Amino acid sequence: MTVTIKDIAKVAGVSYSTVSKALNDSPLVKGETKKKVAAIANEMGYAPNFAAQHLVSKKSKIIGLIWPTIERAVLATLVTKISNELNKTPYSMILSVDPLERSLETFKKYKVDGAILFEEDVNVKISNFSPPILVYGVSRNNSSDYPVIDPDHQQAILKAVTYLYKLGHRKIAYIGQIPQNDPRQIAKYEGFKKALKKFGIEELNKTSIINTEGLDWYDGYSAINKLLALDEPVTAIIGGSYDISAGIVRGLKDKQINIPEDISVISYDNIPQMENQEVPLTSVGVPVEQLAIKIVHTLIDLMENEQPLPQVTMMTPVLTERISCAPIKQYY
Amino acid sequence: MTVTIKDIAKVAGVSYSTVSKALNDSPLVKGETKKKVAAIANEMGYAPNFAAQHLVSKKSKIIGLIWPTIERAVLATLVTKISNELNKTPYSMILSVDPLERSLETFKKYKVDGAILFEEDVNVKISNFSPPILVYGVSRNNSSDYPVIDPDHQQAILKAVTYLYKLGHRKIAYIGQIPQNDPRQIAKYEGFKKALKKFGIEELNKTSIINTEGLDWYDGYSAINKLLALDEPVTAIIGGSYDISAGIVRGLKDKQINIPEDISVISYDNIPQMENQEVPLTSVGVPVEQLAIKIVHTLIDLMENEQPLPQVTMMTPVLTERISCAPIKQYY
DNA sequence: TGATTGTTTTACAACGTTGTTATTTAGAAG
DNA sequence: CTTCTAAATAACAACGTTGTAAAACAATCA
Repeated sequence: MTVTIKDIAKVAGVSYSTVSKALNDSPLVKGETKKKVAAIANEMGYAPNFAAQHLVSKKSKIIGLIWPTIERAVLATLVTKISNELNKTPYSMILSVDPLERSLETFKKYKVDGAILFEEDVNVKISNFSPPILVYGVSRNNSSDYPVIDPDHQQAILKAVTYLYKLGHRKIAYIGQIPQNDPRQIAKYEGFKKALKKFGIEELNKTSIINTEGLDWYDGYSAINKLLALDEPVTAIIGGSYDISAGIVRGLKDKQINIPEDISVISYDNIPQMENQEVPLTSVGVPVEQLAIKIVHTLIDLMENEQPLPQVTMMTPVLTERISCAPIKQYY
Repeated sequence: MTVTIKDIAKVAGVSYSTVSKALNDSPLVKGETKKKVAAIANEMGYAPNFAAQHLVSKKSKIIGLIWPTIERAVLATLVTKISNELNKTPYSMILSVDPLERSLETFKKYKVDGAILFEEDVNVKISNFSPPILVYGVSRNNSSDYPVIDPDHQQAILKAVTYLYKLGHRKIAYIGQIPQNDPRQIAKYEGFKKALKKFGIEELNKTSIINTEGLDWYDGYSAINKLLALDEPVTAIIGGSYDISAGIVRGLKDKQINIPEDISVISYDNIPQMENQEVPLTSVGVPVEQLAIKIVHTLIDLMENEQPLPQVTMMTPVLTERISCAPIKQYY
């Protein structure tokens, strides 16, 4: 037997509509009454009935999340954090693992108030779905048909290169996947090239960009062989993703190359798991917690205040120092 | 403006309560009327209002899933499949990534009708939570305080060994994690030892059990070195998990050992991704789809028909042949 | 024909909440 | 003391659905 506002009303000796207003902090009830009602509600363990609220308010307080088919540690972590963040709000989340169109069908059935979409291609066309949609991905030319949260891959890589440069590194490799159609990977790759140009160390690094052709652990691992086969040895490596960097660490270890004494390593993706690598990895990227908070609150904003224009939000990546980078020796 | 049963009633020229009954296939309305109403509802794009249904029925039609903190491919896939399966039912799912107690708090707030718990330790104590809970894990002595779905790890490994034995293999290695406190891993390990005993090949294999101490790709990869260092060469390997087996495949490849010509490999975990390995892996285990179906429908059963006793359901693992195993040469 | 029964339909309360309108109360002004 | 006003509270419809009780209709029987 769950307690309702009517139960509270009886105990408090007021009408149930007063209880409703009191609990919603309405200016129509006396402060004193509010306090009394709140106390009683708390004591009785009152929890509002979402169904009733939904019925009258026309708001479901549910948001839909379209989960990408490929499971990667980073995205799983992001989903986790988003879920955590949502728990602090009145909203809850339903997950859909179906393709976009089917997902939206499901969301319509459940009358979600909004949706989050993890999508590489920001320029998807969505028809016949009215609640606000927030996409997490790369914005093209800082514009998009939908509001976008963009973790600014380019700037992240730039920060990594800057950091290494300041430590004295001039020969820096980039190990990552460089496919034709994944704007995220392309952004990182472009970021790397731009950074080299900025610091004027472009020429030295012509060959030390290694396309792993995959995003898995082993892709990073085997890239080390290719790297060592190059004529120009390198003093630092930027790994394009968590998994790739994990492979890099293993690969270097197997070759008896020490991190950071012999070579510095820095990884894209700023997730807590970086700490748990055999060598805790210095990494760049927007911390997932921050990303999750931004995503959740931007969507809530969108749902509650009818924003006029689709907005692109660039997030600022941060560099988290751990112990996988060291200054170049001859500089000291 | 969404359509309600009242809208349908007007068009159909009947009362809205008749519409409600017709749509619920009640015996109280004429077949003819049912058809007419159904047709109109369909045409008007009617979708029931869950909030209203929940309010009157006291059922939320939501189930809670407690997501384990560690993200592994297999569990992610299982969650995915469960979500898919749930989509075919009137139920939807909310995810919680919090620890057990907090998860249950959340679930109470949302008035879930039931919960699924991925848990190593089946003998958790849960207080103050009334909806049925289904746990996915290893049953101890075929009994538990809660209904359990158990994928029968032991039998799975037995099937793997039997299969290899019939192909003529006598020297079989097991590469897996063997921790003190994870019943799942222990069950597989025990299964392997029992199988050897059954086939009388126990003695030969004393040394060819390799504890990877981890469940990651690299753990399987590096286990290959240890395996090759053994005096007794082996003709077949059983990998204890998807990730470990993926590492095994890479490890063998790096040593120029061909699968299945030089060595046969079979993996625990029956997920579709096995197909996408460099060598599509023959694998044993309850197929995730089946697992998902069983989990979902057992829980629904539990929720809808108040089962009397907590029941342990052992699932039968199947062996899916792909191309990573071959008969021993000298037998042919 | 009217009573009796069974079938089909309708009316309506209920679920727990919010928002609007009506009522009560208290204090100020005349 | 009324009368008026503002503040506080109460009453009640509404949200969309289900289930129960009541009504309408049709067919059967005496």
